[in-house]
Amino acid sequence: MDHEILTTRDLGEAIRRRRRDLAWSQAELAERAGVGRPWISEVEGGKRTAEIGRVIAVMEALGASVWIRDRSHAVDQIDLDELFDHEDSS
Amino acid sequence: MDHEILTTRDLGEAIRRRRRDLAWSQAELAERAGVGRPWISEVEGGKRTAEIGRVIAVMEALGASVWIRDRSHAVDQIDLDELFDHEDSS
DNA sequence: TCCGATCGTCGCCGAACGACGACATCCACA
DNA sequence: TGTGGATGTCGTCGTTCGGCGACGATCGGA
Repeated sequence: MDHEILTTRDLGEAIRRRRRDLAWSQAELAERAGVGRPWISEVEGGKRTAEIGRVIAVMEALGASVWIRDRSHAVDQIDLDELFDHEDSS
Repeated sequence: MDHEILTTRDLGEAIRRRRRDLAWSQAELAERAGVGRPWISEVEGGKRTAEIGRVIAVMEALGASVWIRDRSHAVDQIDLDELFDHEDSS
């Protein structure tokens, strides 16, 4: 399944979900990813200052991966003027 | 387009590619994302200790988003014992 | 050829990271 | 009801982040 990450809270939830799917404890994930157990707890809670390298290591340990996707895939194939004309909400 | 991120170097390349597509300087991206300009330079170079919150802010500024995707969807349908028996490296 | 923008990198600094060990709480299960 | 695992959180400690200002190298256009 795919999960979009817009906040670190989303990231934490995705990690926790995946970890629970694998029926791993935080301690088990921490050991496999080479990080501290309390750190896993904080990241699952949405810690914003967690280092990206460790986060990627955790995803690797979980058998998941990170993807970067452009928002607005076909932006150059559609009529931008029309888009902006009809734009009406945040 | 989608880009898989397996290392921080992949992440840096994705950010740089996206930034250049938008024809932005590092300084412009830094200001939009609320981070320091040298920091952008380091992240594009693959800095592993960059804070995840700032990275997400940069993706947001670039109009891209981060996705988490399971690798091996059918992990519970294969023989885990065989997997571990043949485990031998790193 | 020269000037300006861009970029990689440095030193300084206050602030905060993350490992570790520990503690209290919560929950499933005997 | 009690016991052990799992989890959230704390304090300490050594390390390092990231902002800021600045410098030199590189590249493109006047």
